[in-house]
Amino acid sequence: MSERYYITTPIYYVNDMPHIGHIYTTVMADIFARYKRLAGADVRFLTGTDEHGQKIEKAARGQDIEPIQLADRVVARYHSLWKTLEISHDDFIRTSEPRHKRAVAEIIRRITASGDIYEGEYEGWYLAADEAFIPDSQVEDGHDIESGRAVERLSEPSYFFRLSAYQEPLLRWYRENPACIRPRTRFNEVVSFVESGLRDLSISRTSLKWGVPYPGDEGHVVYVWLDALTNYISALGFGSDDEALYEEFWPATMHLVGKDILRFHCVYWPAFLMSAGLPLPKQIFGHGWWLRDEAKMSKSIGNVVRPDNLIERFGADSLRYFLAREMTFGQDASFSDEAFLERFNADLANALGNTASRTLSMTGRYLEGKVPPVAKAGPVPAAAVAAVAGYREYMDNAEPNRALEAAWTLLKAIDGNIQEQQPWARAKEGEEGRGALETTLYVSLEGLRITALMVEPFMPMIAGKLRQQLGVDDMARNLAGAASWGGLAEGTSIGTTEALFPRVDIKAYVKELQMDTEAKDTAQSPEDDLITIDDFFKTKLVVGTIREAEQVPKSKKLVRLMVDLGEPELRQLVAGIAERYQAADLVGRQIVVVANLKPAKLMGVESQGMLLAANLEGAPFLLSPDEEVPPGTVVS
RNA sequence: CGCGGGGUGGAGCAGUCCGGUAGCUCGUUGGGCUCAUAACCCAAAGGUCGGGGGUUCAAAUCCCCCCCCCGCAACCA
Repeated sequence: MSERYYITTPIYYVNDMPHIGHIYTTVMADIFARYKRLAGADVRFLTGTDEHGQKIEKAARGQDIEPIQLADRVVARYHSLWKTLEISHDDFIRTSEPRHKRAVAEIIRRITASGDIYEGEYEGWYLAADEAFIPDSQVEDGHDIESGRAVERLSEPSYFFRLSAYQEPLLRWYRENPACIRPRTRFNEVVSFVESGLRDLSISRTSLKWGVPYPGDEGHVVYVWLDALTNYISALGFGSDDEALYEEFWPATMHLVGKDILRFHCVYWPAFLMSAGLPLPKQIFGHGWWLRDEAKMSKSIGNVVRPDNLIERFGADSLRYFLAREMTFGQDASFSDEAFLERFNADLANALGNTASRTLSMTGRYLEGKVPPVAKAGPVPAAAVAAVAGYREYMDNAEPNRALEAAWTLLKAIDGNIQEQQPWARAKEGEEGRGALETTLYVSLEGLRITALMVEPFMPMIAGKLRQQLGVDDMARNLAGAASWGGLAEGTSIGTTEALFPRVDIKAYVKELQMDTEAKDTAQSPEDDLITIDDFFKTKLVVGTIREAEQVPKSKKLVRLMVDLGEPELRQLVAGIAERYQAADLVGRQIVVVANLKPAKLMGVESQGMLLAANLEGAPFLLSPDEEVPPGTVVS
């Protein structure tokens, strides 16, 4: 019986349009799914959307539509994006579907039966934006310290899950299954979190309507995490009349998640499952994040390139390759266009594309486009065996970047062997060089066939093109059989040759981007951008003299200023200029102030206006009259 | 002590969990080749592995202390 492999992505919240983070998780899951299929496993790959909660309810109300309509809209975006990115999911679960609600009801029934649910009253600081109650220590002045957003004091009847009872069982599970959370650092994080103690978890809300009705108490709606996490089994038909898929695929082989939601998957989810008497997932993998280096991007290339541009210009496969190759799986990496273009040229155009191109072109020129007799000489066959072995080992161990490295060693071997054997010189020797010529080209072609197989999970479209060029389009694809040497049969006609990845002239490309940007800029500033003088006078500008200045405690660039605007009272301003100005040097200076600006709080300090400064790449240069004038003098 | 990531040849990174000749890509220099997408092959230069202390026969890797950088958030009013 073949190996069962069930891989999932998180379900994505429909409040958000898809971004690089969603793309990354889903592409990586797809790569593993495709790999496992190629390796002969019985694979199921699930992704989907999380559609409930207060945020959605609010957003929908704001747009004057039903929550489900909002969800439908975003779901459509996901479907088209996944199609573009060649995502091969077997199912797409939406938490608004009846099959999901049924499963949630069933898991709650089981958890209730095991005595882990009790009624209580929940009171706490609730952050609507995150749909979460946050600890008191996180709240200051009615705001969430971390995000600065307002929290509300909520108290409502709620059902509670006895999470505290699962501290020991969870710790035992971690101990006995050290591979259940990866990478290792994340495992340690989770363990120490659980060791520090677990509190019972509120799993229902009465304060919102858009959710799964709580079974047996329609006034409640199931709280987000119990609802969302259950998707992994509801998509398998858990709780329905037909649990065949559930029986076959649960427990999941791998939940792939971003490190930000690791805790929910490693603590809540296993605890829910334990309580419900269901098997636990085999592995939860918390991958890293893509960071963006804006400053760097804009310097050399201009920050116009986005994933969609890259897909449009270079194809989804190139992006998939980049995502898998550039990031050490599990760690963070930065996403930059330079890195993308470099990989595109070096790995794809030069290594993969050019090796295919030279091999196929010689086969066409010297051998009339026919595959020569099977040969197994020189370093290439051994390199292929080693590459495939390394590739499989790394893929099985969730190290896709290394798997690609391993695959690329085969290309290197093919190139080196061609250089060594000089088939073009053999061709000139006529019959005498024929044997060596054929051998070299055979091992190169066969090496490419094997490469195409390894590349397949990462770049399905390109792998298909390469197979077609090699004339093996119809050959069955599986790693075990097809990767063995000699699969490419003598006499096979190679297909049409065409560059797989046309090399990019980076300099020309940069120039093109800059022209695009300029074109956009000029197109955007016709007369309708002009304002009238009345518009201008809405802003009341006056000269002020700084009387006091001090750095706002704990802040990096904020200075608190007391400014004389010729009014009875001094005005308190907060300005982000501390990186260039010492507070003490500011006293006595004259500045230009926007006097009629709505006050705002910055790090808890009220600012009753705004000072003007020239902004040179973020560095402020204060504006002053060139001779002293009385405070309050109008600027016009 | 806000959360998180990091400091390894010119650039970007791997290696750190499980100590043992420091590896990859790009770039640079010299040479080679001409089938191929200015590609490919060979060779070379270039590293006190942020600093200090400790453990050890042996530390980039383990322990302690310190310094610095970046992302998010806070603070662009």
